Amino acid sequence: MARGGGLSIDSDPIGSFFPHKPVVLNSFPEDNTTINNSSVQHKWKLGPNMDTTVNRNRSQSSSPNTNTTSSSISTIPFQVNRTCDENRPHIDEMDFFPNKTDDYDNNHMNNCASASTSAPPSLDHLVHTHDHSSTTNILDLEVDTGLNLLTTNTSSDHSMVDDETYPDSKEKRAKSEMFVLQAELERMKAENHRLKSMLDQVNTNYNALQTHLVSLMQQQKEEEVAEQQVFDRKLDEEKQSVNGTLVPRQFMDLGLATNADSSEPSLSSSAGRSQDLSKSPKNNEVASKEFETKKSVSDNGFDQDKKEFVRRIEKEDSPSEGVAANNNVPNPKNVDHAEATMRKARVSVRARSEAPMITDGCQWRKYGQKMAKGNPCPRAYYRCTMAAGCPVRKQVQRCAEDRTILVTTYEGNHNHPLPPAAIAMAQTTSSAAKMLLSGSMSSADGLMNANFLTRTLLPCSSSMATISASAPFPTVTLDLTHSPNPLQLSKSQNQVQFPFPGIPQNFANSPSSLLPQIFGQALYNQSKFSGLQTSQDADPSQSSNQSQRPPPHLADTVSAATAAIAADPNFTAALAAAITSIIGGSNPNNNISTNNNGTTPNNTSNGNIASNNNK
DNA sequence: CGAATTTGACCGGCGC
DNA sequence: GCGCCGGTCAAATTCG
Repeated sequence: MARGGGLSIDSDPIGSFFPHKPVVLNSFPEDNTTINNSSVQHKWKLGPNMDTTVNRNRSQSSSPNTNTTSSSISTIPFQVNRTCDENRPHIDEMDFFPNKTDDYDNNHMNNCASASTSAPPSLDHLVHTHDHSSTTNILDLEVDTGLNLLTTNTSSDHSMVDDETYPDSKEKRAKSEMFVLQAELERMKAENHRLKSMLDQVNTNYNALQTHLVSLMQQQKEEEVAEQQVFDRKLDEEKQSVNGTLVPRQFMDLGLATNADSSEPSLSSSAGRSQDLSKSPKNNEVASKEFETKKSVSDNGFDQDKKEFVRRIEKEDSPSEGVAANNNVPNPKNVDHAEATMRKARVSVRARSEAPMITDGCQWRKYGQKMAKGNPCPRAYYRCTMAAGCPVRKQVQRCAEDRTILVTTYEGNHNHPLPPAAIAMAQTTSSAAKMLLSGSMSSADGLMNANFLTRTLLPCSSSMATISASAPFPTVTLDLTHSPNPLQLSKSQNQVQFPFPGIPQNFANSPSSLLPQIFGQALYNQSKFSGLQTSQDADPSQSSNQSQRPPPHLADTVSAATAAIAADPNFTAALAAAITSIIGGSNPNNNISTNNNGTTPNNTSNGNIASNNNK
């Protein structure tokens, strides 16, 4: 029987079957062409095997709706007497969408054992003869027809029907049953129609959502390209204004913004690609074509689309026409190289603390300690243990000049979900890495980019962070000590200070994981500005709420700061808002206001942070 | 006793 | 090629 659709209620007790039980439709089935039979089959099992589902094992006593006259159609517990026709194959599914209902009338009306109990095959089980004394029901149909028909064969019925004094009684009874069944059939047709309508509605909604999503993605793509163009334009201007010595193009090695972070492979990859695309009209065309292709593909879900899109993009990046060609770097043959270079991008945080290391919300395990050259203080090596295989490392070392300053260097991106308290540093490192891996970096020397970043990232600052282009690894140094001497950190040449007035010198002591968050958000925004994306996008819907209430805990403060920044497209204003949120956050654990002399008490906020975090 | 830390050995990159 | 140096490994040790 080729029919248009049907419902399977195999696994669902009949009593709980639709529509009593809300049917959860997968709004985004993997097969997104339409919500057709195959896609919904998992839920409703629409398909060719659609027949009336009957509960043939159900005992009569278990039927709560026997003789119900309710107008509800929630229960369709067709009581079946198997002995009606033992040879008949059992029908397990109900056909709610019979296309050939005429066949029932024409072909099956006379198929039942009793000639008088003509009914569609789906329903003919519902009728049985009197030969079986196991049940007294002539029609054990637990279907509310809405007609208030009493279909139960009561004793009086039995006496009347079986009364031999009425020769036409059988025929009359059969006719009445036929009417009942026909009425039921009509009702089921209506129900069938209703279900079809519902299915169409869901399908329509799904298609609308799909279209909307595609349009949003396309719009985002266009915005990224436009932003990249603006960024490149500014970059050119910057390039013309810089007369200093050229910095070794170390950033260029990092042009491969591939998915070093396995947690966000698609985004980072597509992000890195977007920049490259923006630099190359040809690639832009490819991207557009790819996107259009992706857009046109409707057989798979969007996640699959995205993955496929990214996969194809990464295939394109492999050839020498990609980043490698632009950067005079040996052709990266595999992702390992990209990951290796990705890991080299570092974020260094300088904070005053007497604690062995700052608390950043992550769990770390020390795996080594070395005496670094030029520093009497040993350098400790930690790796993230929040997830197996997390590539994030960090180094902790005290500053040789000022041993109250703890220098923590982060490297890599987390590949696991992070607690709120850890998002700060994670976002810092991730954003910094992305920024350093930005394709825009590859188009200019590091100094120029650093200058540009100085102006674009923190236009209101004066001594907060450093971007080092000459270090063994591209490093963004965030100075939370607020050193008044902008040259203090410039041990290596070609470093550019990111000043940041107004931050108390011991500010880092208090929310030591907070400023990195701000800076990380800055980098993150910068990355977005340069066409990059990050998977750690803050939720604007949450941001508004969080930024409005005073942060009772550091994590909330972090969230508020993140939210404030993320919610505000104007980064400068957002940064100011975030700072205000932190400083004016009235965090009882915040000792900024009580200790502003730059010294670090033994029980600094690091301890407080530690108590708030997982240490 | 399991987990975390310590610490010497080892490895690879880089400069000479 | 050699040595230096940064980084990592892994066995030993310590800790809870």
